[in-house]
Amino acid sequence: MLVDDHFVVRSGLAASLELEEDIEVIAEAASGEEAVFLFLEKRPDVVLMDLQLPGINGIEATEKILLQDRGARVLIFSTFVRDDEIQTALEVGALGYLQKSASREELLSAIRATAIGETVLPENIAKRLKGLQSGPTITVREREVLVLIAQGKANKEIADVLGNAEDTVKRHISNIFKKFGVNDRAQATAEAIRRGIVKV
Amino acid sequence: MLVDDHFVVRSGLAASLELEEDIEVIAEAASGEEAVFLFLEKRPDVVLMDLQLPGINGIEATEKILLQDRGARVLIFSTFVRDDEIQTALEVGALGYLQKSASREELLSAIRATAIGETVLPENIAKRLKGLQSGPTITVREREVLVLIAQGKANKEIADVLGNAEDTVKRHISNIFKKFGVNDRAQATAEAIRRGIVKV
DNA sequence: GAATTTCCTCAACGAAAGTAGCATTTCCAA
DNA sequence: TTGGAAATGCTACTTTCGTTGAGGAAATTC
Repeated sequence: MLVDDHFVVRSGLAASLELEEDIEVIAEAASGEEAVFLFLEKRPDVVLMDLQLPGINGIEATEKILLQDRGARVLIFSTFVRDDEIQTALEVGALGYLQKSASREELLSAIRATAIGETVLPENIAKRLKGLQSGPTITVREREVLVLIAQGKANKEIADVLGNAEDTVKRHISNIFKKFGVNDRAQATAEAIRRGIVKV
Repeated sequence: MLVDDHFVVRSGLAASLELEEDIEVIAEAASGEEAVFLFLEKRPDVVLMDLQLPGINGIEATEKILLQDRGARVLIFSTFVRDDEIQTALEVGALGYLQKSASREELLSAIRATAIGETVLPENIAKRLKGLQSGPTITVREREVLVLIAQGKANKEIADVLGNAEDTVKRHISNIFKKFGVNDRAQATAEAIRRGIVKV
């Protein structure tokens, strides 16, 4: 879902994104209020949110959306990069922050990353936050394994999907368990849903 | 959490419920608005909701609460028993409906049932709805097993908690899998969360 | 540029998980 | 009273999990 008050920006983005096989624009909002409403209506996988909006701004809209759905994945798409703005965006629960000067490729990869629950941030900010991380981080591979686990896939099946040996998958799973502090795949599934890594 | 606009009713109920070991009243609201606010604040396991309230009524309050948390467990506690009222209450997502003329024991068991996600309804209504059930129903025992599975308990542990043989637990689990149409405990956990049987 | 850390990879082994057949008991509804 | 659903438990068996030791590639740090 695109949120931007400028029609040209929205339609340009939409056209550009629709070229991608794996991306579909299912809603466009021109204001914060409309964004919240349309989010509840359409439940998009990713919200690309501008910050300068008429009425309630992008931060407030993000906050409202997150209140409705803790698992919502909002990528802030802002003109300027201001540290305090990023700070606030992350505090209210946005997953990532991208400036509008980003290249098409950067935008695409940011959207794809956000879709699977990864955080996307400018280099300098990401580095600064790295030290403050609370607890161990789940790697990309582990994330992939997790969603397959929640789908009831067996280790062998997961291995086939990922093109690995079954034992490799087991290793990933063991690591996930340690990071989550859980005993088995059932509990890991619950935890993954809790953390928003797997959508309900 | 208790929601009722009459102070005497609230304090009477609270005192009565506090006598129970396993029940604690952590919030009381005198209006629908207050109910929604306090729910978000305290996240009670069960909301005991009167329907006649100043401002927004109990149905609307229930609806708003459910919008914020799909897993919220609301037990309507109404003076009258009107079919259309029950209908509406269930439509907005209330788990159960109990009339105020219910005995203390009925109230207690209704609260405990609601707490584990079971529906509580007047006999005649329950019967009428039974035919409309979509798909197989999870039994009480299976529900208990499910929450333990989601907590990462092994079959042996679950057996100990329930006071059964491990094989019995396995039997229950196999039945759950069939009813859910899933392969393993991880997928069953995801499904249980989806259905609101297990809280996130 | 050496040392360290992170991520991914794989194999072997013991412990659970999951299935199936069979049987008993209780309770509720037709 | 009879049929059915729910819960219980046993035996027996196959499959899958999950742990652990070990190694390699790449990025970071010092």
